[in-house]
Amino acid sequence: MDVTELEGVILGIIWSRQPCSPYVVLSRFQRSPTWGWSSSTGAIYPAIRRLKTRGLVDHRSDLNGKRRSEALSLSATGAAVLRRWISNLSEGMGSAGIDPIRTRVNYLASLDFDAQIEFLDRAEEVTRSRLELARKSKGDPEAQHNWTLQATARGAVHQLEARLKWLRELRELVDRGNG
Amino acid sequence: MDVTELEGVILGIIWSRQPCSPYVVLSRFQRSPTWGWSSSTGAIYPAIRRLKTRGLVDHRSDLNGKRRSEALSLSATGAAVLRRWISNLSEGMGSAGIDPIRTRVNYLASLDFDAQIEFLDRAEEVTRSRLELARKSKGDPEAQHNWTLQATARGAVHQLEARLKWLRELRELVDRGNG
DNA sequence: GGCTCCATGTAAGGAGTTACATGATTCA
DNA sequence: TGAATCATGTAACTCCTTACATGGAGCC
Repeated sequence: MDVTELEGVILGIIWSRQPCSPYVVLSRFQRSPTWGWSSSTGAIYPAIRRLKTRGLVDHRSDLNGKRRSEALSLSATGAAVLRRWISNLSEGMGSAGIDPIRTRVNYLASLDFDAQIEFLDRAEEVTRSRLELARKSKGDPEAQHNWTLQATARGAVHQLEARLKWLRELRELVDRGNG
Repeated sequence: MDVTELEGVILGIIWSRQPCSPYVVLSRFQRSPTWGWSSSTGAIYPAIRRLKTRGLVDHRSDLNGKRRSEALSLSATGAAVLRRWISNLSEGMGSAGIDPIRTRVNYLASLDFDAQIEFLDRAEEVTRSRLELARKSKGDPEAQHNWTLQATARGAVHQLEARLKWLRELRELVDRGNG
């Protein structure tokens, strides 16, 4: 019983908020401060359906007034699969993840000097702006065990600070090399 | 004329190694030290075909002996699209990227104390191991403008060092909280 | 009454994964 | 001679993206 990264995260979200609706899961993705997660209904709802079909997620319908809603929770199997998904770290996951800015720096030399400087300025600006947001993040106040979400937010802050430091070094290098 | 992240990277690789074969592009992905890039022939070859169809990549067949091979290079349009792909940084790219370890830490509290410690140990171990590799990385010796590839490798080192620092803080937090 | 958010989806098309397929070259 | 690497793909399947569709609830 293996799950994809997306399914693993969905199990995690349900675990931290259960009982909760599919919409709550969707919102967590849409408000995620991390770049790269799919946040489309066309990805989340089918994934939840798969997890229900496989018996990892229990659901009962929950009517508040006329508005239909569904209450999701982890089954015992689902909780076990979540724990295994977390614990099974592969070697490759030790690597640095995809960073769209770092990716672009690979080919920065294809730009002329002015465009290189412009790129680095913009990269610093968007990173600083997201860093401020990340520093204010309190995780998900409605989640149980919020300390892990806060710890994760601090991890993002560390990553963004590292990127900022690196961008400044790079800026100096480019200035010296071409200026 | 927009390209996906994968197509953008392919344009970049071709730019840095042109003229080069599709196999060289494929190899760059397979040897990428970054977690999350697709490295399958079923992704790369069709992507290259799309770029050829759109006129971003020129190709001429190149026979060394009996082995057929194709020599790819960027067209003028392709080079312009590469530059635009690099320069068009969206706001969201300022955010921290997906990190499978950080993702899992979100739900670390679903493990019991021993498993949490085990997770953190393993996370440190795989990160340290990849950090050593990243420190040795010299980019792609056969590429033109290798300084950007080296700069990128330093960026990965920064990111991994930040993760290691964060994991150690987290380890202390878990030890104090539960121990 | 209209706007925004809550809440749940589906459909078409595009992209990626896994596995399979083929054949040449090089080195032990 | 066999294994590894070079070199190029295809096919079936799954998954994701984009766009569309539908309604209730609360508020100004």
